[in-house]
Amino acid sequence: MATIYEVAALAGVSPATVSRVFNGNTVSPEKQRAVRDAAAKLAFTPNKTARRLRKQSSEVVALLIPDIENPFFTALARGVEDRAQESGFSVVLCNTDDDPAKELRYLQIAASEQMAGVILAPASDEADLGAIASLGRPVVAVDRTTPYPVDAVKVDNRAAGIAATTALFDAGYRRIACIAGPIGIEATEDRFLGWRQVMTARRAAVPDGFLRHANFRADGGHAAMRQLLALPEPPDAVLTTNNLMGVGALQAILEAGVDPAKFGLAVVGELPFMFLTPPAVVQVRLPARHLGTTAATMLLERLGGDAQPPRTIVLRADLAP
Amino acid sequence: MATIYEVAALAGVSPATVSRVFNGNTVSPEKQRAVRDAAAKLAFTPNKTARRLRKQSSEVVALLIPDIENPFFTALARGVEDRAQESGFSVVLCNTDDDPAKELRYLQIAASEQMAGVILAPASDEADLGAIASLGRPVVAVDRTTPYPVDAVKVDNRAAGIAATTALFDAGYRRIACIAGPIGIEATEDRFLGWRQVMTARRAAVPDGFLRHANFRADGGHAAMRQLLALPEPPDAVLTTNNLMGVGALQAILEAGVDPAKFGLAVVGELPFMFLTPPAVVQVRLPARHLGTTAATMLLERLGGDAQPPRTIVLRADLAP
DNA sequence: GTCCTTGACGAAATCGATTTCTTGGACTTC
DNA sequence: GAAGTCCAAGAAATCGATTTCGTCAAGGAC
Repeated sequence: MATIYEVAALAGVSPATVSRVFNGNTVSPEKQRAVRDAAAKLAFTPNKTARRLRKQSSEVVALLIPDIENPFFTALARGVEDRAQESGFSVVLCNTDDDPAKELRYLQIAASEQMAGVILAPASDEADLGAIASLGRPVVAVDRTTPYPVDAVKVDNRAAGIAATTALFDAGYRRIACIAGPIGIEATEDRFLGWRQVMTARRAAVPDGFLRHANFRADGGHAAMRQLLALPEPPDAVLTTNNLMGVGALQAILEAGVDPAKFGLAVVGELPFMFLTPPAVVQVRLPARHLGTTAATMLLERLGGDAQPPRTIVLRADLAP
Repeated sequence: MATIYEVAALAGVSPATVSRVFNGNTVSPEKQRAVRDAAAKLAFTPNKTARRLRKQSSEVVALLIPDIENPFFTALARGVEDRAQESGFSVVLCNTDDDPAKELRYLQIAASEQMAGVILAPASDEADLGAIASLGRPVVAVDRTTPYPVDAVKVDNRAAGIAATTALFDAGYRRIACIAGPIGIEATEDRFLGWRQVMTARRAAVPDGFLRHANFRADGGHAAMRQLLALPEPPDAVLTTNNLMGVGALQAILEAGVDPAKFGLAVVGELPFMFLTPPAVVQVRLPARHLGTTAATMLLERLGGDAQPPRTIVLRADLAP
């Protein structure tokens, strides 16, 4: 790897001039050419680490997501990546596993690696943004929010919960259970509140045990669904507050030999890769990729110097046709 | 962010001593304590960028995969990440989109960012490892191989193709088509060769048009399947050489109104999240996560100083029960 | 012709760690 | 007790870029 000094020597100029050529400063055309020729001859690539140390910033943004195996988050990641790429930023993807400790570790790495900014789908609502915030690096929360005053992009989760539950009602189901995510994650709580709101408004009974909290993965949904089906008076429909729990619930329904065409299932999110879906499944499509592009756009605006007070953008989720 | 100099001043020692404390060198117990106390008081975190510039290396490895939305690659990524994490390395995930230009760009970034090493699922068999190789950084190819003399981890793709095709034969199908990936990607070519080998060995006819090359995604599989079904004498079964093309093919089969229980489908890979699978679907499970952990282990060995000649590890793929 | 502005560009400082070199004291060894 | 060994720890060099500062020459104003 050639350095700026070798290029300077070959081109017969000072290192400062070489730097200026690559950073768009005023350099005479002849020297400019000499430098570019020398750089090409030596296959010079600027050392990003040195540049980062000096500039105290880089052109890399960190994206922290809770589960890289969840298609919702990979779609979101695509959105972030596409948008960042357009502006010459690279994205490094970090998998927090919904573990606040891992999350904190990655946040510290982002700080000590001089990353330009962070897009974060918080693993808990107490994500510690102290390190990043004190450096003045912009942070955008996505899908979930944090108590810190930072930009956020989310979906109207309560409306999504309401739409899904209402669709089950309209399809004739009355005994509707809910499999919600872990307590303390706002996104899923709002969806569950939407369910409760509809149940109350329609004066539907909510027997003991009809509300289950599970982890966000398929196995959580599976276990919760089995418990629901084992109740003395089981529900005739269920709402899951995310996609993977819906996958697990459907699996449990099929295993139990319940006719999936008769049992109502509503999912906030999409059952991934699922086109064999029984017609009775209601899905509320979340604009995953759009969440990503929007978050990236906000972050890039901040990096461009935008200093207005933190904004929260709320996107609508629509009932799948 | 406190620096090593501030810590040194507060502790009453030289910066060198602070560095030594954090790098396990010989420092007397008293100074050691003084430094640690000072560091704690200032919430000191070493600046990774400075350290990286000086050491010409970091504790970050790059993982380049062609499609972050493919569950096969996310499972692989999990494997890499888990293994790397154990050894204190971070993983940055880069999505090449099967685009050699993007791949090259990320390889250059990996080089100029002083990353410790690269795990690469090449987008084409001409991945240009020049920049990385000349720096002496270790590279491990995973899932696919490259012409460069680097470590590699792959599956026995031909055996997988043979197993899948044989299973279709054993189920009574005879007119078996193949939807293969893009030309020039070794992994999928070997699988297709396995298919051809079985067809030849069993003296089965391979009419014109029974071999299709498609892109690696669901839409590719979908389009290819439609063409197959539109043939004057369509096949009675099909093999797809990766998972997502299988998804697309199944979708096309269902849309065409063909009874999926009668039409044979074999997939090298797993149909993701699919447990409504018609019983006739044959899947050859690929050890995605294991590929990742193995590749990471090899890379870490190299980083640990292992200098034996490049190895290739071949993992078996098994017919799903 | 003199003074002032402007612009190109080199010298040197800077970012924050690691590492080499050096020094001075404690400890062995004969 | 002199000579040799060892070790903790400070001073200073180093990694490779960016950026400030200063110089010098060309061009413009009067």
